[in-house]
Amino acid sequence: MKTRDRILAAALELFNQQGERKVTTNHIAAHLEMSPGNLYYHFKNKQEIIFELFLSYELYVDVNLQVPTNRLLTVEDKLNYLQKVFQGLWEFRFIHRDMEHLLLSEERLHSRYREFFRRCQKNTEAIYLGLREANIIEINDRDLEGLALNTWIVVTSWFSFLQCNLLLDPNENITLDMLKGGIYQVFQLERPYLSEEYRDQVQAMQEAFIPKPDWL
Amino acid sequence: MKTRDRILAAALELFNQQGERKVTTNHIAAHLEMSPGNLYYHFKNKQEIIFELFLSYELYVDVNLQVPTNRLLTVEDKLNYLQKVFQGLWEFRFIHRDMEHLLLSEERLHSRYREFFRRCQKNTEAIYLGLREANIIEINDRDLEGLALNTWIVVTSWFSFLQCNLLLDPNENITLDMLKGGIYQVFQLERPYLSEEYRDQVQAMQEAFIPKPDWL
DNA sequence: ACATTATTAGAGTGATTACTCTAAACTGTC
DNA sequence: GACAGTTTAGAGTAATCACTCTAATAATGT
Repeated sequence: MKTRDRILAAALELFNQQGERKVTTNHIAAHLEMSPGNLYYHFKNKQEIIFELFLSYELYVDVNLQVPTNRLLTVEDKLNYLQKVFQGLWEFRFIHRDMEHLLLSEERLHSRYREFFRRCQKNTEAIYLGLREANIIEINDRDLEGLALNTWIVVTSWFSFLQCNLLLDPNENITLDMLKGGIYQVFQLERPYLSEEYRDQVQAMQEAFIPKPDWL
Repeated sequence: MKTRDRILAAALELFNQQGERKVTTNHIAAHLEMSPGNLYYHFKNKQEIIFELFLSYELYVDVNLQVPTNRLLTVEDKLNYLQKVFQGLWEFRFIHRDMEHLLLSEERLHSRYREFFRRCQKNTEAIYLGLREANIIEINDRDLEGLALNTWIVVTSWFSFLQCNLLLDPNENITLDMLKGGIYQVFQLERPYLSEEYRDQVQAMQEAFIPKPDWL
């Protein structure tokens, strides 16, 4: 692997583990047994590393929120979207953990993030529209917008929520399983809008993500 | 006003304006035209200032989430709770803006915050139970828990959401009006559970907080 | 008036951290 | 093997910031 990519991979790993703010550039270099000078030969500054990692995340999400145009959506699609989104959330979990700080340090990232958010909203709304088309949910246009926004908020805040309210020992870490508990909460948002005929089927899906009692 | 209280007031003001992390202890002292030594005479460290401010916030919320025991809840109560909560959110907006960072720096605050969260959940559930009792909402026990949790997430993340997705210019600031847009989103969470007879009345309430189109 | 305690000033310090600079080592080409 | 371009090492720096230390000043009680 090229040095540049090794830096990105190491940065992502350390950011995810410890949070971006606790990981210094020297820390990343040391982890790769490389000099800081070398790191700065490949990247102008720390923000550029973050920016590139964000681009990967953005790409992942954009790809996985596409709505098929040639067929109706199914309840399996719905679950699949959630699984993919939470997988991305996990692989780039440093991002939403301290978003404001990341955005403050670079205007380029900030404007890009805003557009990303809007695109996500559009895609989420398109998915809910697709589910309505397929008679899986019954919802009017304005509720649909509100639902999409609440979905965004719950999804992007779920990691921080766990971090602040769940961990007892600061050395403890969030696991992928804990993170996926958020899927239950998103199901919860949508549930009231399910049409009669799909209610039981979707509810059964939700059960798989029911939070363990020792969490909360 | 006593020096100690002046420090707390200035810290709160600056923290709210600029975020806790951007406000240094020297900054607070300078704002009060006072020496850092003086500030540290009154407070052991920065965390102690934060801790005391958190106690005020905690007290405010605890007081304002009480459920009356001598009467049924009304839809006006429901609105009132939201108004109070968002008022508190505004007055101590630095807190949920960077919670993880605050919690990391002091174990005492972390454990206190976890208890605060649990208490808030209990109170929120009690309020929803009260609304169910008064036949304002129709909801089963498990949905009620899920709803209370989503309410917490939306309320506590709303400021960060605005900060990251709404502001175009980094010098721009969130206003109280923008913050209160979050009330609309909480109404949105509860709406599907409203019983027939209250639906229109509550919907009319929600309209007052409809987000301006130029925000989103 | 004097002693004691509480409060304040303000220079300074040590730790942290993003980033720079120069020189060395490697790589490929003729 | 000489030369040019690319990559790497690693010491060093400037800025930031929470916090300390000493000494001066104000407040209070007797």
